[in-house]
Amino acid sequence: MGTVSKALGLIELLRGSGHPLGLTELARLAGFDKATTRRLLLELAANGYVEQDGESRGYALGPALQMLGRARENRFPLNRAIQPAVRSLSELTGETVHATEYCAGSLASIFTVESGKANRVILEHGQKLPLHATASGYAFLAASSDAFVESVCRRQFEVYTPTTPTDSNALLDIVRATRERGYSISNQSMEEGVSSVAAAIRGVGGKPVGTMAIAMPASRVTPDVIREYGELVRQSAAQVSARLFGKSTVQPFRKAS
Amino acid sequence: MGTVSKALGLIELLRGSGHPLGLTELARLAGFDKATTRRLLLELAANGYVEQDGESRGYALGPALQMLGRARENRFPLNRAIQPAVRSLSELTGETVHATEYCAGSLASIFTVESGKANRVILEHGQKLPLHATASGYAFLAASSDAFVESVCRRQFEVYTPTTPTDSNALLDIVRATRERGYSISNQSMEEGVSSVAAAIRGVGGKPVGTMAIAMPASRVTPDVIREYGELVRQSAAQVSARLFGKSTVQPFRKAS
DNA sequence: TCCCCTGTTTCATTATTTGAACCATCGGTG
DNA sequence: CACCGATGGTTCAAATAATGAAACAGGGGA
Repeated sequence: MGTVSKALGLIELLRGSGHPLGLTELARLAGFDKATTRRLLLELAANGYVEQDGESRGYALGPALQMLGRARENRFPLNRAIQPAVRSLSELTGETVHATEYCAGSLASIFTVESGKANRVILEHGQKLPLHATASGYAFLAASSDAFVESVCRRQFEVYTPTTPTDSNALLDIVRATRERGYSISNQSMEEGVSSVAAAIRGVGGKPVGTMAIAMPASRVTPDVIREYGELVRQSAAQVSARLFGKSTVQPFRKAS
Repeated sequence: MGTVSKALGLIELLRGSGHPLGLTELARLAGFDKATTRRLLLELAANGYVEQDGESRGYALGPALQMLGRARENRFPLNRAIQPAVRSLSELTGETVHATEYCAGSLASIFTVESGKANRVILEHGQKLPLHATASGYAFLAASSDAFVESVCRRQFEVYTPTTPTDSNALLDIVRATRERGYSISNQSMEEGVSSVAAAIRGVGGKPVGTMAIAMPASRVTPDVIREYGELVRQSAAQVSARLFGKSTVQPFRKAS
C-alpha cells in the first residue's frame, strides 16, 4: 500500500469517528507506528486536510475538505439534481428515500429523507453500501458495463444476512433480472428486516454515477408495493439522469493550450 | 516534500482548474514526472479523491471530497453559523461581504454575498487570502497568539500593491492597531482599488477560526464609512463567535476506552 | 511520589518512490 | 497512407523517502 493511501486511511478513520482522535489511538486503529502516524498527520495538517485541536491534541477533519467538497459540488452538482427527486419520492411513498454516489468501490449515501413513520429505516450519512448486497448496488451494477460487473464479482463477497448473495452466479442473476425489470429489489440482503428498491442515476455518456433507493421495513413489503415503488424510483432516477445528461455538467476535457 | 503533499498538490491543481486535466498537463503543472503523477493519481482515484473521466481520460476532483466536506460541516458547522450573519451585513451595507476560514497557512473564502451595485468587489469561492496583506488576515492575526503572529512574520512577504506591508514591523503595527480598534482595515493592500474592513471569528477556547469582511471599491470609502462598517463587522463577528463558543461545536477529545 | 499513558524525536534499516526510456494509440497532415 | 507529434500508459534499476524500535519528555491520576 502506498504512503498516500495510508494517509487517506487516517482521514477515513477520522471521518468514521464522531470525535477527535488522539495520536496513539489513531495509530492503533490504523495499524501504523506512532511516529509514522504522526508524520502523516502533520503532512495532512500542513495541507489543511486535518487539524489538531490545540487543547486536547486530538486530530479531526480539516477545513480543506470543505473547500474541496464545495469545489466539486460546483462542477458536478449531483446533490442539487438529486435532492428534489428524493424529497418528491419521500412524499409520494412515506418511506425512507436516499441517494448514493459511487465512490472508491462502493456506494456512499449522499442524501437521505427519512420516513415519518414510527417504524422506519434509518441511514447514516456517508454510510457505505456494498455493491453486491444492496438494492442500490444491484441497480448500479445493472447500469454498469459487464467488465465492471465482472471485476466486482472477483471480489470477496461479504455475507450479512441469509439472503446476501454469496457467489458471483447469484449476483449475476440478480443483475440480469434488474436489467430486465428496470429497477432492483433487495430483500433484506444487507440488513435483516430492511427491503429496498433502487434505480441507477446515469451521468454523461450513460455511465452510472449513483443511485436512488426507497427503503422500508420488510413488514410493509408486498409484491404490489414493490412494483409500485420500483416503477416510481425507476422513473425518478431516469428523470434525474436526463437532467444530468442533458446539461453537460462535466465540461469536456480540453487539451493543453 | 513528502509524497502525501505531492499527491495533495495534485488535488489542489485540479481544484484550481475549472475543467478536468490530462495526465501530461497535470504532470507539467505539478513539476512531477508523468509516471509519478500517474501513480499518485491512481492512488487518489482508488480512494475516491480523484476520478478519471472514462472518455477524455482527464482527471477531476472525486466524490470522496464531498463526503468528507459534508462530514466536517456536520461536526463544525461554521458555515451554518456564518451565513446568516454575512447576509445580514450584506443587506445593511449593500457591499460585498464574505467569510473566510483559516486553512493551511492562509484564509480561504468560504462564503460570499456580492454587492448589488454595478461597481462591486468580486471574490472567487475558495480564493486564498494571504494573512499579511488583507483585512481578513490582519483581523485573524490580531486575534491570534503572539507566537503565531511571529511565525507569520518570519515568512516571505509577497508584495501586491504599493500599500502592501513589506516587513514584519509594518505588519506588527497593523496588528497592534487592529487589536486596539477591534476591527481591521485594509487600504488596497492586496488589490488596487479594493478596501476592506474585517473582524475575526473565534471558536472554542477563543482561538480564531476565520473572519468576516466587508469589501468595497476604494471610491466609496470615507473615514465615516470605515468606522460604521468596521463596527458592524466587529459586532457581527462577535455574535457569531459567541454562538460558536457557546454551544461547543467541537466535541471534547475523549481518551481511548 | 510513583506509575502509566500520551506525544515527540532520532536514526539505521528498509521498502517505496522516482524518472528516463519505452510502448501504444490517436488525430491531423503532407 | 505513412509520417509526425501529440497523448496516456508501462517498466525497472537507482535513489530517495518512509519506517518503526527505542528512548525522551511531560502531564495527570492514583
